[in-house]
Amino acid sequence: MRDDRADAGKRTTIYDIAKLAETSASAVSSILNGSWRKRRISKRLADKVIEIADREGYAANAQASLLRRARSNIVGMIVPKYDNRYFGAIAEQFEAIARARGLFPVVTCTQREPALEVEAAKELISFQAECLIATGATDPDHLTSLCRAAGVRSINLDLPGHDAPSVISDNYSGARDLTRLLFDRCERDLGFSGPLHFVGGRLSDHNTAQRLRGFLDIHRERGLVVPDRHVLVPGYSADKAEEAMKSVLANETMGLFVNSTISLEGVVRWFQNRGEGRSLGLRYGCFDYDPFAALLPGNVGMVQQDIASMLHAAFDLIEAGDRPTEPILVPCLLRASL
Amino acid sequence: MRDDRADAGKRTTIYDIAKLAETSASAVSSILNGSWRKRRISKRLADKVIEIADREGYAANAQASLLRRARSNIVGMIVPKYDNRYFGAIAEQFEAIARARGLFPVVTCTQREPALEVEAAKELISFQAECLIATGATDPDHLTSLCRAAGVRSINLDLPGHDAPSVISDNYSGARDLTRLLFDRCERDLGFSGPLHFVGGRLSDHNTAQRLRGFLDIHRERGLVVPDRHVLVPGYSADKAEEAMKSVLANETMGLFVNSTISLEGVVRWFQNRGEGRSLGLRYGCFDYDPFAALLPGNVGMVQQDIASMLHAAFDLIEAGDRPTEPILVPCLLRASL
DNA sequence: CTGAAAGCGCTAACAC
DNA sequence: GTGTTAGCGCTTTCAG
Repeated sequence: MRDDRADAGKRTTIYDIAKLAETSASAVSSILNGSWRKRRISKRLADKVIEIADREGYAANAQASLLRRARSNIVGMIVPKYDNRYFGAIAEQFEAIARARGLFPVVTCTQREPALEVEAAKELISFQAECLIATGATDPDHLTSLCRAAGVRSINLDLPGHDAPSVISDNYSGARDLTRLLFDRCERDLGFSGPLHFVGGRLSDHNTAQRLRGFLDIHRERGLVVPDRHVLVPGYSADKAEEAMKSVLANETMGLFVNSTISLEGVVRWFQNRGEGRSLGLRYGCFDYDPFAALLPGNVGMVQQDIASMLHAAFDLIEAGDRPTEPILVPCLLRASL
Repeated sequence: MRDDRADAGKRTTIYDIAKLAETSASAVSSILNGSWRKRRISKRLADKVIEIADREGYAANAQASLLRRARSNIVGMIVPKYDNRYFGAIAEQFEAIARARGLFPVVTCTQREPALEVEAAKELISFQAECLIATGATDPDHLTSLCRAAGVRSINLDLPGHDAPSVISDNYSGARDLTRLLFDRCERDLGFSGPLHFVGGRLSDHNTAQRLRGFLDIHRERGLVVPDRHVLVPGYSADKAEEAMKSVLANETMGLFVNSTISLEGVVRWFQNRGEGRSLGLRYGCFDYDPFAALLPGNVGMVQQDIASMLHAAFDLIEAGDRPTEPILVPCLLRASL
């Protein structure tokens, strides 16, 4: 490594290396990018060039290479947050799977801000991403149309869209499972079998709608009517969920369906403030899995989404290159506490 | 948006737009990248070009632009994981701060695998990142030397290195605070004041060493000797921590210093298996903060690292462009449970 | 106010 | 086996 070059601005190029190795830039290029076998370049020259490149600390200019190449192999992903076990795991596994498939992952986080989502999508398109997977986007169809205009394939993950293939959890079945578990545990632990509460998300959101439908259907099957005041859908944020919970009667014995761990953070703050002993009259379950939240007192179980299967389905969709179809539903796993 | 163009391969270029607007490519370029004010291009032409670009769904080719430009404005970050509240928050805030400073963030996750770390660093260098922030890297100095050879600035965050500026938490003080809290709570709740246990991390790791030093110093100040078997440092992974805990005597009353939430996942699995009632003889605290873990029974408190301050310090270092100095220490916040 | 032209570093024909 | 050459799409003098 030539440390003296460090601040000199100009980086080593294939021309520099060609000069040092007394050969041509194209030979260096093909040797360094691995296409030299089919060019039948001598092993001797190849070794020499590689040795020099190494010594000079050469790093190919990806921008130049990508500009010339036909394919970029870049796959982009947009997530709303990283700081959450669900989306964190999505981003992490997305990168791993992309690399395993020989693709170059670029993921970016857009804080559920519509303007940032659009900006990020445009950036990814500018970077010649061949495909964009959007998770939990506020307006998936808008992103899809941006992508389409640029000839970039797009996939909706977790939240479905209309104009691009979607892969989502089976929210309805998962919600039914969780609701049933809540009923069982409320009866077993509290002798309580009244209608449950639902908190978190918003009705305009597809996932919330499906989960609420599952929640209500189980009530119906039991001949129970859910009062309006039991359904609190003020958005996902922890603050909004905490605020919404204040409408609940103090000391009320209850069973609570929490829609997402983000909302659960607010709920948990709420029942901490409610005071120690009182939380005994509360059982809750949550859609989304978090290993620590799973062990909190009063938690009857969590719905774990099958991230690996969803991502593999998404990548398969990319490779198939098909037109929009029915959303692919991936089953969830109910993880009941003891 | 011309949907028909979607699959046609070729994307719209400034030449296409120049033709449509009956002007030159250079005019289009400067209009579209905002440098047209100083070129004194007529507002009329500018509006026309922008309108056409919009209509055509034009997206500049970042590769071409970056290839020509002097600066890339790209800042890279390497994190070991996303699926963890600490690193998730780091990645999320890194992106936000970078954008706020007019930089383009690219973050990638390397699973604590040395080979992946090196590969990712090389990729980032190839992408012309102007600087690389490495968090929790297994071999920060190796990454620094790669960067230096390419004239890329590098910063170590969280884990210090020798050859590049570092920003780290004040692990020693944080560990002292947490150890003191553990002693207090063990006495208060369990009437226990014997030497505590330490679990998680490895001794070769700087942060673990500093935290253990704080832990031991507080013992020394109390005239207590920590038996070797109380210090379990098998690495950070949950599995290793869980395994290590098996060496602890069943039913032993104890106070436990857990080094990182990753290790805490293993610890928590261990005491779940230990059975309900028995966990009452256990108090623990953890270095790193997680909002759900903070509320787990037996948890006396968590050390929250000041991510925002660390990142701002790192960005300031980038802008200052200074040579390696003493690591910058950022204080942590002890969040005690009730 | 605007256009022509050179060239960023690399790749892929095509020549030899 | 190896070198020459022509761009990829954009930015930026420089000359009008």
